[in-house]
Amino acid sequence: MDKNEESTLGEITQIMVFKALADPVRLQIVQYLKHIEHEVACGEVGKAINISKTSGSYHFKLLQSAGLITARKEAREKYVTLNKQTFDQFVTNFYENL
Amino acid sequence: MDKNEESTLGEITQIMVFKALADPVRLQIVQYLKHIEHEVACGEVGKAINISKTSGSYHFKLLQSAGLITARKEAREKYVTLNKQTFDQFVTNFYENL
DNA sequence: TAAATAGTTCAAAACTTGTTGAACTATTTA
DNA sequence: TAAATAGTTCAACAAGTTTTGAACTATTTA
Repeated sequence: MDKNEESTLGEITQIMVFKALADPVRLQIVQYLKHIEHEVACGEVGKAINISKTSGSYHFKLLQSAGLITARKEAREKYVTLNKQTFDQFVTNFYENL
Repeated sequence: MDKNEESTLGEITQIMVFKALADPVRLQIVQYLKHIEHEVACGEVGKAINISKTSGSYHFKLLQSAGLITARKEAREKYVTLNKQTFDQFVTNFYENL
């Protein structure tokens, strides 16, 4: 496996990124992660924004496949952070790259 | 009515903007409008990207209510342009404003 | 070893979004 | 005035998304 892989294997498209951001729950997750600025367990985020673990699992998976977060599993917990690179490439520079 | 109104009355939210951009047809429209860089009639865009007029009407309306395009009706035709301000505010600066 | 905790998966249900054609309005051209 | 053109609206349908609870795996703690 390549040394330069991201934790998301599989292609990231512009549509996947905008779809991932086009939901209130996922926007709250992203906001929470930006303000906390270090790794957090999914469960902690879920509690903070008050969603069920099933729903959390669904939303984190979607954010991950859009490349917006990276995840690291340590024992029982899954720690997530924002992947700024994807925001830069697909959001911040969207208009100019159009 | 206010002099500073945009052709979109009604509030623009972050979610509306991302939803509007999370669709392949609308992304093509936006791309077309960016490259052409002057007003174009909806019908011309529709022909260029090969969609029915009903579908075009639906997508232009959605882009308009998200504030991503502004429209001017002249006689039979509706001329549209990108509204760069909305891109700046809700897309380009999304991450830093988070 | 049993119970608790973190997260995933699954199928069903509820909801939202996009496409279609037909009927419509308004404007232009023959 | 009739036909053509540009666009809108509507209802029906198809397709896609989100939420839910129950059952599951894996790890930790008592």
